[in-house]
Amino acid sequence: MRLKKLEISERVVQRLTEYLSILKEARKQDSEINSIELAKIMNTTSAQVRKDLSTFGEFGVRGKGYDIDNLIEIITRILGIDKTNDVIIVGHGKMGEMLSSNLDVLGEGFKIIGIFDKDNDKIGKMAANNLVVQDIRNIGEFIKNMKNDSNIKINMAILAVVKEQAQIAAEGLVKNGISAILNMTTCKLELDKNVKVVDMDISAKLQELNFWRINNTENNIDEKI
Amino acid sequence: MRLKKLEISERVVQRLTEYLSILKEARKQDSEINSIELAKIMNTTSAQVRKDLSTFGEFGVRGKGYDIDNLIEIITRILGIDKTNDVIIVGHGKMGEMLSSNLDVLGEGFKIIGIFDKDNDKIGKMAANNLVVQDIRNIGEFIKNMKNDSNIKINMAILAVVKEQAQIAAEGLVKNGISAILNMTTCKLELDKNVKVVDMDISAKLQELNFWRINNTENNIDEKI
DNA sequence: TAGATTGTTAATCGATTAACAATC
DNA sequence: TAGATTGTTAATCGATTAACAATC
Repeated sequence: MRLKKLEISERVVQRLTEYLSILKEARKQDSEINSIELAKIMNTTSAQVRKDLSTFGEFGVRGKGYDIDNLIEIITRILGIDKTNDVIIVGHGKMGEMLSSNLDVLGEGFKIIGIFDKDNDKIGKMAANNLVVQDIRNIGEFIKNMKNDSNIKINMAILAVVKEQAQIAAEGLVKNGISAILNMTTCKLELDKNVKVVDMDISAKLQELNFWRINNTENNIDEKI
Repeated sequence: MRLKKLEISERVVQRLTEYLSILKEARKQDSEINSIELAKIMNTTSAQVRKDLSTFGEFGVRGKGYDIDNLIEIITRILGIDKTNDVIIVGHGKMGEMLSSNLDVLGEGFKIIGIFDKDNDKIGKMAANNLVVQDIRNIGEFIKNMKNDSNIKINMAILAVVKEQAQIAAEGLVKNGISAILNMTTCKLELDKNVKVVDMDISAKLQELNFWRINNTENNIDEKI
């Protein structure tokens, strides 16, 4: 696979995950797809589909379209989920529990290798995946041992603590070498710029939805005093 | 409050939810904030902050800035969460259970008034919030009764079924008058255009994060064969 | 009044799309 | 070869930002 050196926008990466999901669905029916069909499902233009994909290389066949299996493989590789990526979950409340026990929710390509909490009532308890909830205070040691014993370098975490603890917990993670955080809390994390944070704020999304629900008369907010 | 008639972009609404979250945090320290401070926390420019807010009216005081409490109240109203908005949850697996039992996760302004599943093992069971899991097949009746008995018009749902059921379940909801769906599944829903869907795909977000984690050397993917 | 910060206009930047030569 | 669809360029559109008059 040939990858171009290029500035890649967040938008393109977001759509890449959508293409992957659509292609996995489409593969049940067909073995090929073209940019027009893909665009229709994506609610966009075929030009955008082709441009997005061409960011990463030439994957199509002129006159025919794209081989679905091939495209799935390529996008899978671009997103780095052709291998298994190790993740730790921090916080074992309702959210952390759901994430660790619902196998489907993280999707393929990710493996939970540690679950942490600061609550003594939870530490030591058996969680899903044959994992025991560990003391968050031992996270540095855990990461170090993983590196030494198995040569596994952990740098990705899912943050699922209560929002009051989010900032301080995140800082602790960063101190211990975590550089990628999926933030499931409502807290806006303020961390070093080279730490990549992706926010997953359910309440914010619900607020968005509610805005559009209220202002759904196509076009939209009336002038009112 | 004066609301301007205007095309509002999804981006602006997204940021509105962020401003709200930041302002709620800031209110603990201060009673006023200006666009420069707000921009710094948001990682953007003061111009964007002022432009975003001015989409909805004139809320600042020249020479001073914005009153935090006032701005919170205004954004709260714009997002429609100054009142309580009724939501139903469809699917009472790990995800649905988490959503209905974790009070914080939906945030203020939303109330779960019904929980549904199609699984006979789950129907009739007591869930959180003193709600009993109802048969999804009775959802039409439930919505009709709510309308007749309490004049509550339900049109917002959180879809938390397994992805194989997502499309068919969503269609059922729409048939019964739901026009706003927070989609917690990985499935890309294909519904009538006037149904507003907001996707909340954890695995997709994790894929995104993983991409940036892998390609985090500031600038970024190398040319390679 | 002087200093500060808003709201808004105009300039810039980046993302989307139309169009088409390349090519299967 | 004729028909189709890609990959890419150039045009368009929309979003961000700089700059500044308005005004507290």
